[in-house]
Amino acid sequence: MATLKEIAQKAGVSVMTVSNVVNGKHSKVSKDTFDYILSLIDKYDYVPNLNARSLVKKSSHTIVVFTSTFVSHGNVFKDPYLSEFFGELESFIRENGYYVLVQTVDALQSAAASLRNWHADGAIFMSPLPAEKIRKIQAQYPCPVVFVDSNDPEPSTLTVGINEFKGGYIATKYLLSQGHRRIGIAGFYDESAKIVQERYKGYVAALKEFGMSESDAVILHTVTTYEAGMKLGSALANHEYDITAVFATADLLALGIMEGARLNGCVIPRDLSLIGFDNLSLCDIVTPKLTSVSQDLRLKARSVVDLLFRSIEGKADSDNKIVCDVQLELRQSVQAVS
Amino acid sequence: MATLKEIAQKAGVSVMTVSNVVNGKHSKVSKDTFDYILSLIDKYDYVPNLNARSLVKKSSHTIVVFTSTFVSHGNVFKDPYLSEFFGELESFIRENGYYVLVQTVDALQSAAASLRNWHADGAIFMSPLPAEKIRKIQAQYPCPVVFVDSNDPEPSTLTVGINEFKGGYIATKYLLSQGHRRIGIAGFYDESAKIVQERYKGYVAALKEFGMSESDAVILHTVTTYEAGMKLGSALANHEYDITAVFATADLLALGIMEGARLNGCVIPRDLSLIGFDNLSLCDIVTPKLTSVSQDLRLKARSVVDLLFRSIEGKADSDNKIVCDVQLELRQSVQAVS
DNA sequence: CTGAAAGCGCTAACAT
DNA sequence: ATGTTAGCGCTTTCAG
Repeated sequence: MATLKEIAQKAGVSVMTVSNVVNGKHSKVSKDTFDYILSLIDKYDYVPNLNARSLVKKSSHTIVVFTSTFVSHGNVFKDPYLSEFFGELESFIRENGYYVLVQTVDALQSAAASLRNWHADGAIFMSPLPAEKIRKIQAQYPCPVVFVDSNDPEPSTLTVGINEFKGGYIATKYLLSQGHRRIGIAGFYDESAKIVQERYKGYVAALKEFGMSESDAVILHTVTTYEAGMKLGSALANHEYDITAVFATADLLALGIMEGARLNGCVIPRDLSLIGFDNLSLCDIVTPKLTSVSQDLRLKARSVVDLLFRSIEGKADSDNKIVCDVQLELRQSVQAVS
Repeated sequence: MATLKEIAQKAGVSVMTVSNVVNGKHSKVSKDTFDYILSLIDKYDYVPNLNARSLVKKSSHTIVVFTSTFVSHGNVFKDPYLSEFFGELESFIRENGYYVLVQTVDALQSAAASLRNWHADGAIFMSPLPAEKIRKIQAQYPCPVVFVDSNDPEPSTLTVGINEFKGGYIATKYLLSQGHRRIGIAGFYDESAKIVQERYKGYVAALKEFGMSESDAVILHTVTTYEAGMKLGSALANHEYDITAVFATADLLALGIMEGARLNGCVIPRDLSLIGFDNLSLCDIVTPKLTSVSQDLRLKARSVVDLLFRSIEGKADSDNKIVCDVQLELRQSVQAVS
């Protein structure tokens, strides 16, 4: 664990010269000494101490990625959507030469503290957060933070989301175009869940386009887990609702519905058509393959990281809110009815 | 961003007193001043600078978790096994009060450098590594490192793995007990892949127990992806191999085989029985549900983190190699034959 | 192009 | 129980 000072002594120069070499400041060091010192660095296997560097620079070249344990209790990385998204984030951040600190948090208090502890250069919140919590975090440590799938009207807040409305709209419209008229929307319907509300609005807009009204909406209120889906699926198979198709606001929920319905003698898509949301790789693996509203996670991650680094580098940017497009991935879980 | 010094000035005491309060050293500070300083810390919202602390302590309270981009090119976190495992690791590490730095690496060079850069207190390699690379890393930075699913005869190397032999054995034995006699083993068969070799040995051991010999082994050599599985599945459906059951060394591979076979008119498990490996949550979602050799990821992660921290805390420990148990999770993809 | 001095925020080791 | 001194490894600033 050689230090700058040690290398300087071996080379018979000052620490500053070595420092300049380490930082590639060719303009400040003659070519000869530069090369010589480089050879010593190699020989004595010098690696800079980032703690020392961060201390003086007041910045650690580190991005903290937070996921909340609120949403899915227990292991957040069991969720394939979050995992895959995180993987994309990690690789883009690394491409930018920054380190990634991961933290699943319960209290947001600890989130802000971590940022300050480490003098993080930026942060990403992977799970939705209400606007007031966003403010709190921003207030406690002023570094660029991107909030994913959150909704904050404040123009300075950096957010990346998807076109939720369109998601609900295209899914419903497709079902309608296949002849379905009694269509349920399944998901967690709660005033705090802006996301689902937008999808619902899209759903209603599509209904209206086909001459129906909001009173034709069938809301299947449920938490968005596989298990809850199974319950709902059996209820559907037992004709507790008068519908022929379901737009589920999460793939896992849709898959649960599929299984629950099937266990009760219902054949998908013959007896019930189904559309999911997220387009997980799972959709291709199950039988029948699940038609789903797809968000391009890679693109979304790219947008997040780009937005973050534009902000870190202080580039003037009016575009603080990014909305990613969605599209319908057609597979086998929807059947036309006459 | 108040500093120790600032708090000390406000309080009219020395920095050391404040430092002692921050570090909870009650024995060194009178109760009155302790409480008073605590109130100031709260009032001025002081948070310690971990870079400074790490610099002097030569340790950053940080564990680096590495995953190699070798195995699955692209996004490692698409792999549900690795993601879920990582999630468990993260939560256990955090419980121990340490920070988690994630890094997917291609060259191991950069891995060792990161550790030294940050004065990491420990590291975990989530993906298998050959013994010589393990040595190299250990040589470059002497902190406790746990290697998962790697095989290093060196007794001082910390490793956590599973009983691969038993995995192959119980899967095969179960198929045999269900009357199958012509059983294939599907996986990536390569001399560097010690893991699969062990599973193969277990497979052969089970065959022998039922009066067969190694010559009865049917090796279906393939990479372990869903797509490769599909190819293999269609080959099987077209009777290119004379077998009634397959033990696949990965769930995703098994699922691919399932789909490939099905597309070619083969009904699972009626025409072909299937056992996977890893027991991903997927196994419960697909139809038919996949029987699989289960490794308890939570237990495995717990073992890794315990081993790591025992080593960090310098507790004498002869038990540097941990082998986790596996068991067969019976579901619906195996049918008895007469 | 090269160097000397000062200090980032913290803690260990000694005073008092 | 509290304070003083010194220094972790690096960079910034200012002089040569």
